[in-house]
Amino acid sequence: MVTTHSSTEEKILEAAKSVFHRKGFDGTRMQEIADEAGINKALLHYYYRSKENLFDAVFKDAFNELFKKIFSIVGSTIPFEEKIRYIFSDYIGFMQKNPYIPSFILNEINHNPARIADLMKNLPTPPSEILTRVKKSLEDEGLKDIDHRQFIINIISLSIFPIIARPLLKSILNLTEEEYNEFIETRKKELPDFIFKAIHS
Amino acid sequence: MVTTHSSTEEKILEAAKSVFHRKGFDGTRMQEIADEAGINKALLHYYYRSKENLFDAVFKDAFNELFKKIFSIVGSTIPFEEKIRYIFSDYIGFMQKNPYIPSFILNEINHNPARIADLMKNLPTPPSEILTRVKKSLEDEGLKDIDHRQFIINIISLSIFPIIARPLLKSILNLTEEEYNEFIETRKKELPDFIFKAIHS
DNA sequence: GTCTATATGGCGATAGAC
DNA sequence: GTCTATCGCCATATAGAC
Repeated sequence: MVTTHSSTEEKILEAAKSVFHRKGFDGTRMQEIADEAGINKALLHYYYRSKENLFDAVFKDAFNELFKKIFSIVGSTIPFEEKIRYIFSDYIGFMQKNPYIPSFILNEINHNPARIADLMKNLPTPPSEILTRVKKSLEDEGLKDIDHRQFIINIISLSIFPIIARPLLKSILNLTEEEYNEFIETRKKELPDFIFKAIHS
Repeated sequence: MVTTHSSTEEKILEAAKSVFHRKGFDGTRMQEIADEAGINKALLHYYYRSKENLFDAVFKDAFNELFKKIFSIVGSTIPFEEKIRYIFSDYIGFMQKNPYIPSFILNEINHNPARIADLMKNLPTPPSEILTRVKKSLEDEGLKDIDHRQFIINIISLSIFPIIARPLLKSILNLTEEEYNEFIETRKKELPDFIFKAIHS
């Protein structure tokens, strides 16, 4: 599936990801993508008809990546507590490797909310199924009084926010780049226990 | 302090806030600001020399608003538990009234992290003082093993994320506008207890 | 497929009348 | 202070040679 020889089309898509993720649709220049791909601006339009087309490819890819990850974890059959630990370590780990994707997605959706409907259709697992699965997990754990929706949003909030607010939080907490990385590593380990204590009466 | 007769300059600033908050620097057109202010494009340049100048005024104002709020709560002398409850209800309440500000701030900082240093200088209370104050509060509560930085980030994450990810979460949870508002109201009430249970062993 | 050159439109900014 | 008209630039997109 993975080819080392990257065709021109692949080079363009990789360059487009790099620039769009960091600068968003409005902040991106086709020239910058061409430069990063090491090709000419006109070639972008040869492979992808327009900037919007190229952006759509990048956006859908990022959205699917972000959700494939969380869906595959939630959908697995490992025990509840283990699953929670796995979500934090694995999901935060993914975002550490792709730090621009979360804010890129949120931003572009906020700038154009109508886009969501289309994205939701192409997901491998519909969100509604994830929701009912989490609801059932909580019930099986004897946590019937926990609202599964609030529970999910709490986990996602605690995971994503420190990634998307990194520069601001780094400055507020007065941490270096390495110290902030360590701060995130600590979260991965401690957040599961934080959650368990919060939901077990 | 508040004048009902709004001068042209005030009208421009209000219009600029409205557009910049929603569309960010790159997505904003001076023409749109002029239209929303009900004046001519040339007048924008008469009062504010450039788009960057106008943006700076809007950005600094939003940043200060967002932090004035949280600092005034943390700095008050009310009891610990009450303070936590107050933060969630008041801070989330502020963001409900100004839903675009959080993502606007985060976004623009991510697009230009160098901007932070300048902003930090003009804050009424330096973040370091807030940090030590929270640290002391936790110690006074007999919660010495809680890292005050993780504690703060948890509270901020749980508050802000559902605001900035509103359109996405609304879609995932399959909620109407009103239902999502109710969802946020529920958070305001339940998050304090969630936190208390999590930190009290 | 890949390039250079150019068309086309839009945007920030200014000039100058009133 | 406020307007109309316009300049100058830059970005997307296309034409056309190789």
